[in-house]
Amino acid sequence: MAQNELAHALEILKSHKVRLTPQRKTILNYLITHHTHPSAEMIYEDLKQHDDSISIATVYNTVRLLVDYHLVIELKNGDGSTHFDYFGQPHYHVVCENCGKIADVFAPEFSRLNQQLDEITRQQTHYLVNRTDIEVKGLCPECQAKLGLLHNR
Amino acid sequence: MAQNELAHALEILKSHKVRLTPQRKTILNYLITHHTHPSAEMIYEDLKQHDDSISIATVYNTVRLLVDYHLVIELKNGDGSTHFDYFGQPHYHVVCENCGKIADVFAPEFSRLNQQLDEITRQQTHYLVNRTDIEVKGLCPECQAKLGLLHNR
DNA sequence: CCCTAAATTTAGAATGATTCTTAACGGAGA
DNA sequence: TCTCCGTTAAGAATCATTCTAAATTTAGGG
Ligand SMILES: [Mn+2]
Ligand SMILES: [Mn+2]
Ligand SMILES: [Zn+2]
Ligand SMILES: [Zn+2]
Repeated sequence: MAQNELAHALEILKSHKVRLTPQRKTILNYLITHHTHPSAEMIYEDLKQHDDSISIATVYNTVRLLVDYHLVIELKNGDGSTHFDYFGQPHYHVVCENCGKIADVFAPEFSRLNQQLDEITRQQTHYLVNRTDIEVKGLCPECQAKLGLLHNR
Repeated sequence: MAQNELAHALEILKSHKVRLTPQRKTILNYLITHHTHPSAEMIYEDLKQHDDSISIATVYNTVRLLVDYHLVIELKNGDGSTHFDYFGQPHYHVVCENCGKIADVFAPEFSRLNQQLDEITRQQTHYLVNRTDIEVKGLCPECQAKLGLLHNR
C-alpha cells in the first residue's frame, strides 16, 4: 500500500526529470508513512536517528519540491512553523487553536464541494483554479476538557 | 456605512473591556476602509504618513487583538508575511500562486456550506468548531496572460 | 476635574523559521 | 566508466514577528 504510493510518487517525480536522490526518497517515504503533519524540524529530527549526515536544508529543499509537484501540502497550526502532509487521499483539516493539534477530516461531499467552489471562484474572479484548501479551526476534545468546556450546558 | 462598521466593531471591543486607544481605532478603521489584505508592514507604512510616532510593534499587537476578537482574519499569500482582512461580510479568498494577489469571493452558498463542513467536522473529530476558512489557490488573470495561459484550447 | 492602578505604547534588541552560499558530492545519460 | 550539472551539507544570513523595559495613557472612582 505505502509501497505502491511511494513508487507512484517517485514515478511522478521521475517523469519530471527530478533526480531521485536517497534523501528525497527517504523524506518522501517518511511523509507517506507518517500522517502526523510534521514540521521540517520534526522530519529532520526523526531522520537524523537513522542517518546523521542529513541536513535540515535538504529537508526544506525537498518538502518545497514535493509541494511544487502537488504531492505534499503545507499547513499552519499557529506554532510559527509550516507543517507538511502527503496528500494521497483528498481530505481537509481541523486545527486546535489551543494546542495546535491537526486532525484529518474525510468527507464524501468533499470533492463535489470543491468543484462547486472552483466554479464559483472561476466565474467571480476569472482566476485559474489549481486547488482548494479548507481549514477548520476549533478546540480538540482534550483541550475542551482541559478548559472545562465539555458538555457546556 | 464604514462609520457604522467602525462603531459596531468598537462596541464589541468595549464590551470586552478592551481599552480604546487612538492607535487601535486608527488601525481598525484602516482595515475597515482598506480591503487590500495588507500585511502588518503595509499597514504601518501607510499609517506612518499621518502619524510618525506609531510603532510597528503596536500594529502587530493590534492586529493580533483584532484577530482574537474575530473582527479580522489572517491570510497567507506565500510572500512570507501574514496579511489581514476585516471580516465584515463572510467571504473566502483566492490567492494567485504566481504574484500573491488575493481576491475576494462572495457566494450565497457560503454559509450553508460552512454549516455542512462544521457538522461533518464535529461528527468525525469531536472538535468544537470555531470557524472555517476556505482558501483557493490559482493564477490571477494577469498572471495567466503573462504566462501565456489565456484561452488555453 | 483629578488621581491612580493597570494596560498600552514605543524603540530597539532578540528570536527563530526559513533561505542563501559555497564547496564537495553523486545521479544518470552517453 | 566518464562527465556534466543538479544536489547536498554546514553554517551564515535574512527577515517577519515577538520580547523587553521604560515612559505614557486609559478608564474608573473619588
Ligand atoms: Mn492530513
Ligand atoms: Mn477579503
Ligand atoms: Zn487542543
Ligand atoms: Zn498573479
